[in-house]
Amino acid sequence: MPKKETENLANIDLLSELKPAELTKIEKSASFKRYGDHEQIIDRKSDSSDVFFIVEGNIRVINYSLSGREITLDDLTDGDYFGELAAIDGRPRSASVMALTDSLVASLPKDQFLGLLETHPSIAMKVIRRLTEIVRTATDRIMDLSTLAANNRIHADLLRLAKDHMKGENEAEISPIPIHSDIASRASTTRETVARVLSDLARNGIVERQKKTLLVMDVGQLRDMVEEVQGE
Amino acid sequence: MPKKETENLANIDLLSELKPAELTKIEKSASFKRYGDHEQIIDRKSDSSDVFFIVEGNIRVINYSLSGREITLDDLTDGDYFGELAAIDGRPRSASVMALTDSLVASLPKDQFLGLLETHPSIAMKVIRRLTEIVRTATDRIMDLSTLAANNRIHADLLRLAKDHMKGENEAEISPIPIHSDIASRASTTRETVARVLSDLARNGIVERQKKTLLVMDVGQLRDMVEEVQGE
DNA sequence: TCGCCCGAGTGACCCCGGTCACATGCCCCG
DNA sequence: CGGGGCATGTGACCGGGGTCACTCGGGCGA
Repeated sequence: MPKKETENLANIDLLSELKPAELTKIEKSASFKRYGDHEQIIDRKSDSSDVFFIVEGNIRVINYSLSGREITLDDLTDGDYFGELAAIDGRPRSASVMALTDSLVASLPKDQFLGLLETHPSIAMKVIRRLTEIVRTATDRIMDLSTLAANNRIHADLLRLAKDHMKGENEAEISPIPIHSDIASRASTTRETVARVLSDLARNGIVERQKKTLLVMDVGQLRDMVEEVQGE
Repeated sequence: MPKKETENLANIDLLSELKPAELTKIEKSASFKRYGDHEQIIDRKSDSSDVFFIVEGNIRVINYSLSGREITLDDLTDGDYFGELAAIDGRPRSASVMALTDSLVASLPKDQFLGLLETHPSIAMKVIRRLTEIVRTATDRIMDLSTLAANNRIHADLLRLAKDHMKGENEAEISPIPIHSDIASRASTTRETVARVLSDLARNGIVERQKKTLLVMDVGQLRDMVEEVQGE
């Protein structure tokens, strides 16, 4: 079976309502490329301006401080796209992007992308909604960073994870356990602090560490902890 | 001269390319309202969904932590608009908005706004560009909050102010001096810390306090201070 | 004009959490 | 099966900056 088989954009949400003929045209002007584990796809400040579609794989949007601290901005998967910002405003890349797993990614030149926006109002509207969502999560994050202490940010992050893995009324089963430095990178704190907070939570019976999964025994109390300390 | 005189949307950037007839139609479905000093225009979490156009005045987008801490997200003036997020995705308001000065504001019902986006691709494109800009400043802010210490965030904020008020190669004249608590609210720190940082800068001859203006004597060094401590 | 109140400046205190430094555990690969 | 390397757990240290508590100064309203 030729590799070509997978090189199509049928599963990209943004493009889902294109007619088959239009889609093939886009596929022809896109270039498909595989990226390996932790391979860089976009370098911040570079002046490329293509838009990327994730055909397959997991991708992370990150930024580094000068000190090397790594800040995770977003995680994306199959069907998502990224790189719109530079394509839209022509400025340098706002963040770096790297593959988390082996990934197949298609890049579309800026002009093709802008053309799509012009000719297909529904696509433009989808982009608007996507940007809106990004703005909302970004301002939430700004609020968290401005008003929550480091350990509460970890609580908040765990709470978010728990909500995506609910199991019953008040329990969640997070699996696989994300590695501490990943949590730290999302919550803008350190690996050590994450470990300490998790130990604390375990001591208080709020979470339970298992081999491969993290059991959250009392999601409600976790929620309380986030709001409580935010309040004082 | 009837008050009506000022009640038009001719100076709103977003609507600038509407034909006169279209514009009047929009004006008819909009409701104009004056807001006084510090009066609230949008309440966070409320479920209104109108879009607002600033005909005249200055507006601030803020959020409060439970503890009452005030976080400034953005400042807007004549010709700008706000409130798109809720109109676009139908979710509750993401932030509060208040008038900074006496302001005249027009509100347009969500459906009218969405209609404009559908029928006028160029307006949709403007919204896309505006959202893109918001995303960029938001991620910058996230980076600042994640990687800079409080006093460096103040340096960064001053630097931004200075850049808007350059006077010669390496000097800036910021006038009027913003009140300390405003700077604090933008940099997510406290009034006291702002005062201390300014005293420090004055002591080192980098800024000079005058009656109504703040002289930045050495913009270059200010820039260095932002990057330097970020690096270690 | 006088007083009041808001903004500014500063000292003292002290706690959170970043940093450094290890120890332990685990898995995979040679 | 043994060793290297990554992930984790935790103690000790200490410095930045938030908080509290004042004082001072200047502009505005009665």
